[in-house]
Amino acid sequence: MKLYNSYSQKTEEFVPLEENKVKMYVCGPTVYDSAHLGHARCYITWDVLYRYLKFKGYEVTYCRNVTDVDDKILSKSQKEGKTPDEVARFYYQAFSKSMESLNNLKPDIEPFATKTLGEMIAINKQLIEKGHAYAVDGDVYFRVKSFDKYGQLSKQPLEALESGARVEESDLKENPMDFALWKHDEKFGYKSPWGVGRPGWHIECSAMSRKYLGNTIDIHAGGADLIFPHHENEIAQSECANGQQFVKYWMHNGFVTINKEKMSKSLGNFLTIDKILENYDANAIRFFILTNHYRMPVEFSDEALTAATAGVKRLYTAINEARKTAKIDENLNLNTCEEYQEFVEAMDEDLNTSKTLAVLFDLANKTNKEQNSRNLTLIYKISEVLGFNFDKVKICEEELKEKIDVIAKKLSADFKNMNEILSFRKTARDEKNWDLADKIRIVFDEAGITLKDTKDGTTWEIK
RNA sequence: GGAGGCAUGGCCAAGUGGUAAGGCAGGAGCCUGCAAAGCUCUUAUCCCCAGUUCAAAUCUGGGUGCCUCCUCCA
Repeated sequence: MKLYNSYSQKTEEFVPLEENKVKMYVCGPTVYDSAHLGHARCYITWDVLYRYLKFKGYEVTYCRNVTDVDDKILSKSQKEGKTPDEVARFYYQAFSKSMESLNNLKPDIEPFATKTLGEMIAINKQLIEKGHAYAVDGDVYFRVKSFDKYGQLSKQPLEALESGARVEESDLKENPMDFALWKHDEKFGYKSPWGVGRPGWHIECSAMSRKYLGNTIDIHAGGADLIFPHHENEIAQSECANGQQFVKYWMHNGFVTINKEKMSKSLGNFLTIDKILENYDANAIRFFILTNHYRMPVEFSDEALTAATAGVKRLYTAINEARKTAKIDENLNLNTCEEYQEFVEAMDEDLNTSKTLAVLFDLANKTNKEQNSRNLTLIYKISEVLGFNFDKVKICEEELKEKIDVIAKKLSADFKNMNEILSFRKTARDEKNWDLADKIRIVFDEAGITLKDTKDGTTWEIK
């Protein structure tokens, strides 16, 4: 399997540190606001990687942190008159719910920054001892000049960074490029050898990664906007503290754009996941994300989501229809199937999900032509590895009852259930009363249910 | 100013040397009482210019346009 490594800027053969085991760390959210489509893209992408690695038989440990100590959480808490902890907890729950709605698997470990303070302090101490960091007036800064590999991930020449110097000016720093590992904060801080304070943003990932996965890990992933300074700084901290390589494969996903611009909080041009889920289903969002290669930008539009919805529906229909006559065969040897091989080949090429969708459509076509167990199993299993959820969406009883009531009312009749209406319509059709049959179908349509007349009778489905 | 990336049919998008996957939308046909779904068929020479090569969307050079990072950001 080949993966693109941002560090080397090359697509490399993936060889885990320990045979058959993968340690992956993904930069998680700062929980101060609702997650938006950009987050959806990021976490869907890495969810697919996680699923695929597991599917390939690796024993994967997926760690995704939660940043629950941060300036934005503090300002939000002050604005809302809540404690920072309340704010963090609220948005963490909202985030988890969004992830679940998107059908993202839960990471194996989801550590909180505030629960890893001891480890952060330990790293700071090590860095100070080794001369890579210094404490001033309750702050601790990383001495960038002490790490000669600094800038290698982001390919930023040091001089360029220095002259760019949009970094915060501070009299306390030896060099404007130095970044905070610990910040003095009497009000919201935690105890430390340097006084009461809060951790810098970057140190938490170094700490959590080391604590839960070890000094060197296989994969570290996140949005491309984290390359600098976040990941660059993580490398500096971790490698200086541990004296060994921090990450073997750095992976970064591209942005979601809207009107060709990056969707982001600061630009205010974002759509929250929950908002989008009001109009489109989770499979459609995933499909939309997976049509593009994960490193490319993906432009949001209603047209794109609508197209994705149509594509998903085609796959769903094929599976759903096939399930009526065929069964999923857990014992099918996937390796002997050429479609499966195509799928693996595509995924092995740095997660070419776009190609895997073509495999799915090919299978949908085959399944529609021949609804056998083999075709059904293949399309279902591959969909599952990509994280689609094509299990029959069960409409709840009450909802269906409501719809039936609406339909009955419109038809001025007293139908109790679906069968009564359908047999009523069947009678109309048998009598070739097409006007009535069509009218009933229109009423169903208005209620959000599609009626399909097939050779074997009429079927219905929620739109 | 420095660093990185992108440009493929109406829209989205694969494809890194041998003559363009797939989806959506559109068109034609089959099926159907009509629809829906499905099936079949159907629309490109790859931003521009120059070069390398028997052969380039794919390599090189030069343009043009767009995006991202260098500040919090997935």
